[in-house]
Amino acid sequence: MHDLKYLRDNLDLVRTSLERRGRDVPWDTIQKLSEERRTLTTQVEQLRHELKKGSDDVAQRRRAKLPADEAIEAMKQVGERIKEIDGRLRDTEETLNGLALCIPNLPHHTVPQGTDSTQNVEVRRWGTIPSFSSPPKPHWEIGEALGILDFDQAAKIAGARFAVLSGAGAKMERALIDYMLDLHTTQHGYREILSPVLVNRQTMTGTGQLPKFEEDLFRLRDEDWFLIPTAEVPLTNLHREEILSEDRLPIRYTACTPCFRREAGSYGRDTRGLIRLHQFNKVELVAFTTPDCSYDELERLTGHAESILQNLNLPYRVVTLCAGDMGFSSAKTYDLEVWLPSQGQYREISSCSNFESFQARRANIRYRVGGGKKEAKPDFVHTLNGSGLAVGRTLVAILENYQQPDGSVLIPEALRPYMGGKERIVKE
RNA sequence: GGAGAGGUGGCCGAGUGGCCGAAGGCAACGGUUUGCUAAACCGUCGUAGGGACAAAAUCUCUACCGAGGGUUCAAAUCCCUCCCUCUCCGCCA
Repeated sequence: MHDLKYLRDNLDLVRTSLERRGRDVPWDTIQKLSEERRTLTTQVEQLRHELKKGSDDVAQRRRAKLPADEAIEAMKQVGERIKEIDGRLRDTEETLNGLALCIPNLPHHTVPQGTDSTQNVEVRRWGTIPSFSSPPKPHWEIGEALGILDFDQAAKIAGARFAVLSGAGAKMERALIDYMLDLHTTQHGYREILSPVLVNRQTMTGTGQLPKFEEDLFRLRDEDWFLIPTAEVPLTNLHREEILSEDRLPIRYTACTPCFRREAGSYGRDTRGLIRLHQFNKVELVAFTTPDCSYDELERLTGHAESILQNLNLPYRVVTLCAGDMGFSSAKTYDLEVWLPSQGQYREISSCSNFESFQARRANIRYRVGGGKKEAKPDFVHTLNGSGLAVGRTLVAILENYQQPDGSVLIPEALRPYMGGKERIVKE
């Protein structure tokens, strides 16, 4: 959500900024509606003023035992006019609001130009790509051979794009979750949260999933509840409609939740394995900061996500998404891409974004500038989030990068304490 | 699911049709007093959207008493719907 006043005053800048994202925005309609709203508002307020005065007059006359019929009659008519103009005002606002909610965030000036993922810019690489004597196997083959992954069973009980993990597979998923949460809470200063994974419409609007992307979400049939596509949604909305005191900032939360995605429009992509599922676990990092710190925080948060990959010794690279490839709400996004030997390429495992005040406006999350001083005015916080990490894809990366010629998989050292000291997964 | 009680400013809490953006208290902030701390006293003390002013200070208008409708010249107050919280009963992990 943008500040409509800001849009109006900086129309050219905004327009060129959004062109970088390749999105069409109905500027003329918006401009026309804003003007309409303004005139209608003024009119309604003037009439209300009149009504108020008139009503006071009636009250005074009553007290003085004077007749008031004339004033009452006049006010009746004012009331009618208010009703009529207010109705038009409401329609205007509703339309305008709907349009405004569908305008994406403006890309930060450091975001590279581009229309799709081929124009993302690599920032750095880390780790050594492992070499294999024979062609590395995809994780689903490894997992099925070890008896720890079963997609047939998943299809039977749920459908396509689900997975069943068992034995050491299930255990490793849980170990990864514990390991990630422990690291973020003890080393990186995040507070662990366990939240609902069903949320209401307002919450989904706060972070930007609604109204534009409803078809990506699972929704309950009998209640207006949605399954979260990421913990970003509940975590960011924890402070919806709040004014935080500045000394509480930055606030950092982490949570592991299941994430649910319709994956509409991704037919035929990543149909095998754990890469793209309707349900997966993800450890999420969310931060609330003052506007002047948010880009430092983005670097820090990205680093926190990277540290997991480093500790697990998984090779990865960091890319800056170009303007055309960024998510709707983001002002700047780094993707972390882990090396997948079977595909011979880097694949997204984390996405770290600064939303600046975009979500904060939608969700009305503010902070009090300058503590409790009289001149202190509330201002919107900046919100950020990043995966730290997508657990299923981490499991994929481990299976593939740590696979052995005999079909077993070594367990990364950092994870062994979480797996009862075990060093290797062998066929069960 | 059944029965009942509630939702008022940062918090507590008064207010059952007009003079209520809302008493009183607490907290917070500024000040006076004080050797220091405390106390006492005085003052300030919500958010948002318009307008006036070149702009700031300031002034002014409008909206907001859980949300949305309705009645009325006039609604925190009356009516309806919904949401949420609490208590009791039932059911349940």
